[in-house]
Amino acid sequence: MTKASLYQQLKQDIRQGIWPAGAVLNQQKLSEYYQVSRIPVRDALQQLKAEALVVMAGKASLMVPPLTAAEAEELYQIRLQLEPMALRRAFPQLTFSLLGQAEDLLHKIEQDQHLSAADRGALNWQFHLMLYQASHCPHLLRLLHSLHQQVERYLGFQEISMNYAEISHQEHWQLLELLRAQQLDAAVALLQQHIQQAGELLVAHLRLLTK
Amino acid sequence: MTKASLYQQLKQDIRQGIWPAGAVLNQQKLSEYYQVSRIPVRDALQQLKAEALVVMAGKASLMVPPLTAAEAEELYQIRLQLEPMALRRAFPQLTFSLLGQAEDLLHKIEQDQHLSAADRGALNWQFHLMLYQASHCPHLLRLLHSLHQQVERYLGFQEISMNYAEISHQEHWQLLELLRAQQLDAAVALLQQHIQQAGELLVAHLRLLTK
DNA sequence: AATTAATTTAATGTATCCAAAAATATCTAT
DNA sequence: ATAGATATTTTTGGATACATTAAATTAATT
Repeated sequence: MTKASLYQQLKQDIRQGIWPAGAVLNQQKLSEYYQVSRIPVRDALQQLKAEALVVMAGKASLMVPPLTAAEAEELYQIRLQLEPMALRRAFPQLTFSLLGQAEDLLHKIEQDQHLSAADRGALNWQFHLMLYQASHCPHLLRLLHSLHQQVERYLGFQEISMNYAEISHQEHWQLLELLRAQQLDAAVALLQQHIQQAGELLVAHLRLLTK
Repeated sequence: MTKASLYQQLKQDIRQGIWPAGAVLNQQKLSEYYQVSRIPVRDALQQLKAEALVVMAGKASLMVPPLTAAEAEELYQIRLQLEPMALRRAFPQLTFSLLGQAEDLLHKIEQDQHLSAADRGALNWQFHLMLYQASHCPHLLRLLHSLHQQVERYLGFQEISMNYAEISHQEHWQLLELLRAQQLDAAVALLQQHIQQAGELLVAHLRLLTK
C-alpha cells in the first residue's frame, strides 16, 4: 500500500461507509487497519482534510463529517454556479472527438445494467468531466472534482440514485444533442435544470430521513 | 516553530516572494531554513499542495506555481460566480452588528495610511468575509478563502494594488450603503462589477508583463 | 452528589534512521 | 559530438522511537 493509493483507498472506504459519517479517524487505528505506519496515514488524512472529506472533531482529532441536508444543498448550489461556467468555457473548444467520447460513456452506462450505484456515479461524473475538460481551466476542474467527491458521499442512498438515474440519463443524451447542434444557451439551461433537480431530490430525501 | 504555524509561515513566505514563482521547494532546504525536521515540512507542503499553492514539478518535486494571466483570469471568473452567491445567501441574515463590524474594517483601512499592500489586502478580504460569513455556508466560505489566497499571490504587483486600492475602497462603502438600504440586487450588481473590474485590471497588467 | 483539580492514559506531533525512487552526471558506442 | 545506457548522487517516502499535548479517569473538595 503506497502513499497515493492509501489516500485513494481511504477516500473510497469513506464513500463506501467503512468509516461512516461521524466516525473518528485516529492515526493508530488506521495504520493498523491498512498495515502501514502512521506517517502515510497522516499524509492521506492531511490531504483529505484539505478537501473537507474529513473534518476536525475537537482540538486535534479528525472525523468523517456527518451528512446533512444543509450541506447537500450548499454543495449543489455551488455546482449550480460553477458547472454552467465550465460548460460555457468548454464549448468553443469542444471537438467532435470529445463529444464522441462522451457518447461512448453514455453507451457504457446504458449497456452495463448491473452497475453498482458507485460505478454509475463515477461514469456519470466522467461524462460531465469529458465535456468540461475542454475548458482548460485547471482550477475550476479541480474544484468541480472536489465538489463531486463530496456529493458522492450522499449517493449511498440507493433510492435516490435509482430514482434519479433514468431522468439523469435521458437529460445527458439531450445535452449531447444540444451541444452537437451548437445550442449553447439551451444546453446550459438544461444543465442548470439537471443539477437543480438532482439537488432538490437529494435534499428532500435527506430532510425526510432526519425528521 | 510548531506545525500549524509552519504551514502559515510557508504560505506567507510564498506570498511575499521568499520562495518565488517557479522555485522548487525541496524538503531538505525548507527544513534547514525553518530549523525543523522534514516531517512538519512534509505536512505543510501536503496541505499547500491540496490548495494548489504549490504544484507538482516533474514526478515528485514541488514548486511554487508560476503566475499567469490565464490563471488570474480563471480565478477571478470563479470568484465572480461564487461571491455574488455568498452575498445573496448572507443577506437575509445580515445584522447591523455585522455591518457595523464591516464598517470598522473600512475605517481601519482608511486611517492607517502606512499599510503594506499585503496588510491592505488582508483587511479588504476580511471586509468581504465579514459580509459573506452570515451566509453560514462553510464550504462556500472555505472555497472563497482558498481562492482569495491564490489571488493574493498576484497582489505583489504594487502598481496594481495601488491603482486599485482607491476605486475598490469607494466601492466598499457603496456596497455597505446598499446593504443597509436593503438593496440586495443593486449590491450584488456592484459586487459583480467590482470583481470583474479588479480581474480585468490584473489580467491586463499581466499580459503587458509577459509580452 | 456534583464539580473541579490532579493524575493517568492515549493520541498526536516531531526527530532520526533507513529504503526506494528520481534526478543528475558519467561513460560508452555510434 | 550526440544519443543512449549506466552509475552516482540527491531527494522523497516510510518505519521506529521519543516528546508533547489532548483526553479521560480518578480523587478530592465544596
